[in-house]
Amino acid sequence: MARGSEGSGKIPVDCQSCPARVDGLCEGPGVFEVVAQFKSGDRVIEAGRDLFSIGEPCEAIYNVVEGWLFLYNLLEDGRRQILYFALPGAVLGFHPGRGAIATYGAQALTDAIVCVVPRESLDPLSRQHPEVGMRLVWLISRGLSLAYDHLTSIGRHPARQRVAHLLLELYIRYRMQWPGSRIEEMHLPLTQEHIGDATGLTGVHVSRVLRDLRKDGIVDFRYRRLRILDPDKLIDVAGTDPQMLASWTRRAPSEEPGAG
Amino acid sequence: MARGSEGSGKIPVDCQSCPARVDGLCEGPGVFEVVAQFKSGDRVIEAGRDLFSIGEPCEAIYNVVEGWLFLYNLLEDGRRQILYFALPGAVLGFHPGRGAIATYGAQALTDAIVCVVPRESLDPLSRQHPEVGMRLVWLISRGLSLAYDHLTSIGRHPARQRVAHLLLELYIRYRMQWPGSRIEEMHLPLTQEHIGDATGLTGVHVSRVLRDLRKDGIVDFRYRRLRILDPDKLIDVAGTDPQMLASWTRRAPSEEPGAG
DNA sequence: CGTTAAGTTGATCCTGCTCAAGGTCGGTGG
DNA sequence: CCACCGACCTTGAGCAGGATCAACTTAACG
Repeated sequence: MARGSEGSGKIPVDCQSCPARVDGLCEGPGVFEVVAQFKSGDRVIEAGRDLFSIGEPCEAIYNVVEGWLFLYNLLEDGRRQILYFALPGAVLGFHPGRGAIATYGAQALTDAIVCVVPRESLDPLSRQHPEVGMRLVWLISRGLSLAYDHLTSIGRHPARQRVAHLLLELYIRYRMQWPGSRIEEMHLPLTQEHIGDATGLTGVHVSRVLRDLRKDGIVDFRYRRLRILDPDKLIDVAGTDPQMLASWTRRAPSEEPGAG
Repeated sequence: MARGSEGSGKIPVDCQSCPARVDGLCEGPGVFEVVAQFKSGDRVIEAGRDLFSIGEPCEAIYNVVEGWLFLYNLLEDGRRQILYFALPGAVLGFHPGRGAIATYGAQALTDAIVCVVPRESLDPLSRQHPEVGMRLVWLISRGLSLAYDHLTSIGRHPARQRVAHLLLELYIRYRMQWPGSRIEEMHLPLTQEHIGDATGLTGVHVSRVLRDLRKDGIVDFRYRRLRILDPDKLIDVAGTDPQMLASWTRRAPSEEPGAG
């Protein structure tokens, strides 16, 4: 609640108007003004639509301003693997290679707004403002750490732990956007199918796992609302290394002049 | 064979001396000279040793010059998840956050040499040579794509497909280092345990899968040698999207002056 | 030739998948 | 206000892909 990020709420229509947001490409001291010169505009995507699809050439990178999106892969048989849930501040669309083709898609979970920076602008942008280049490096490598973390979860943990891990991560990443808030309840715009696709499980099994987690008084996810009933138990079940947990909440280093 | 990358071979002791290598941070037109000014030296790691370990503060990034390494996570119970196999040209150690702690480790599979660039050098380096910053962005986002690909493999594919996928990927990434070569046999310095840890399987099950793949005339991995018996069938079994396959072999865009 | 790390094979078990039949909620039109 | 519909969730029964445990073989190395 608190900040009008619920699906229906009135969404601000430019990067600038999110004072509480600390993270992302457009944020930080002086960076917004810089990126504003190079972005080609903002784009609104309605819930359920693709920002970009698998197989498309990717001509821009995107900075999420408002709303939730997810990156996904499709299998031949139609099944899906969700790779990443993007919250405001995330940078998407950096596919390796000039004139490259997207090997994964990005779909909006809620109505969303992204700031669009054309690929051609990246070279001049980074040339004129090297600190933005390093910020990009930082953001992408945070995404990489997160991906490695999921890899470990999916590769080696049983279902209960995977689901707990995902919910904990999303809760923390969400809460981190609004520093100081301590709410233990949030709007989480996912179906159980999404959770299954992200954790490598079926929706049916996710249903059973969520029932058990609720019964055990750990988390209650229903009607797109996530309620953390027992944070300590949740951290315990998720089996999350506290170090990793800390790294989720770590901010981009604000750039100092000279070498800090 | 061909190029002395076998475990024992005489390994060149500086970035410079790998003429055939096209990829990586130190390579490319003019980039080597630039990075040379900022690197603190080269480091030799013997097979089985960690380049960096989980929990260590990370004070440098590394560019693999020679040898194989892998990134890994450890679980409480001692099990392991392998996150990435690093070949020459890979950039490792970019953990998000200033003064950050490594959330995963890096271990050498063979004797290896890495080029060390201290973290403090990164800001001045990217400031004076923005094209290096963008090259870093490119390298890391390629790692991210690869991680997403593994996520899909582990999350949604059965054992046979996962193993085939990994072997195919390593074969292609290896061969891509030596453009023009068409060998269908390579030294692959892994145990079946490594393969299991990378694919989220047990070593025992990997043994069975490899037996079947051999029986079916697809690949033969034994005694740390990988022989591709039927490339087409392998691609088929791996279920690899040809697009993704192409992106493994895509090179870093060489930087043009101005906006290309 | 003894020792050790790595791979093989079989028997058994269990986690999570599949298939299928309801149930709940929210929206829409009569 | 109610009937209907579609998306989502729930629950059960049966199945299967891989895990586990354990014994044994093979290769590599001194």
